Amino acid sequence: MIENDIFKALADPTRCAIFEKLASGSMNASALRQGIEISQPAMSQHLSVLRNAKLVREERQGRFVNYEVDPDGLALIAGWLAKYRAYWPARIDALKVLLRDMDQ
Amino acid sequence: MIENDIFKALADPTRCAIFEKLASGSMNASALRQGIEISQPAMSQHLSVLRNAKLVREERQGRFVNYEVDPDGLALIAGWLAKYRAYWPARIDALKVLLRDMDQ
DNA sequence: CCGACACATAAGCACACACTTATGCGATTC
DNA sequence: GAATCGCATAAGTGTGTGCTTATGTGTCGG
Repeated sequence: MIENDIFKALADPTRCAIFEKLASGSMNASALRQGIEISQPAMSQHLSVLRNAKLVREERQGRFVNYEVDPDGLALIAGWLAKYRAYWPARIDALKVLLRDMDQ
Repeated sequence: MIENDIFKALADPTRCAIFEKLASGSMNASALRQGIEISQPAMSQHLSVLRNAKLVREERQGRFVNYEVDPDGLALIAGWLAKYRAYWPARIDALKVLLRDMDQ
């Protein structure tokens, strides 16, 4: 059950922060450590978890490993969310506005 | 950070199953146990976690407590997801269609 | 080649979490 | 009003998780 791996991956605040940082632009593991107080092995382990959850994917470049957001994970979350669209409230107007912005 | 509570709540497969079952119709805690192999205290604790995450809300009815999906939690997930719309793949068109349907 | 570098992996440890059994509490029934 | 029911809470226990230090692997520069 991959969706569970996704939620488990995002359940950790540090991993959430890593993902958010990565969403602002792909970068390598060392660059990701900037601004986040974390050791190199810890970062490597977190990235491994995010990778298994398909939230992040790697791209080897020499001795560097460039990480970027993997759309697959986001798509899985969207798919999960869509299952419960019957319960989406009017308050989701914010999301609708965002989607409208996206359209143009 | 409430979003973290949401992801943490959904990180557990049992809670995921409870939420899914609840999405098919609101019911009380005892009814929720049917089909899920779980003790009464465990169910109570899981519901507490889901409640704190705003994924579920309760409605006291005499000595029964009726549980139902809380749209707030879903809205928060949708809001989180919307932040990363730049990475949504074309595959998420389905989501946009759903939102458009919701409009009318 | 040989050192430095970027990153992954191994092993150990402290803590969080999901479960258990036992008990408490309010509402209902008789 | 005593027993029962629906549910919550307390306390204890085993397992998972995130961190650490130490080490391994592959790549680059001199």
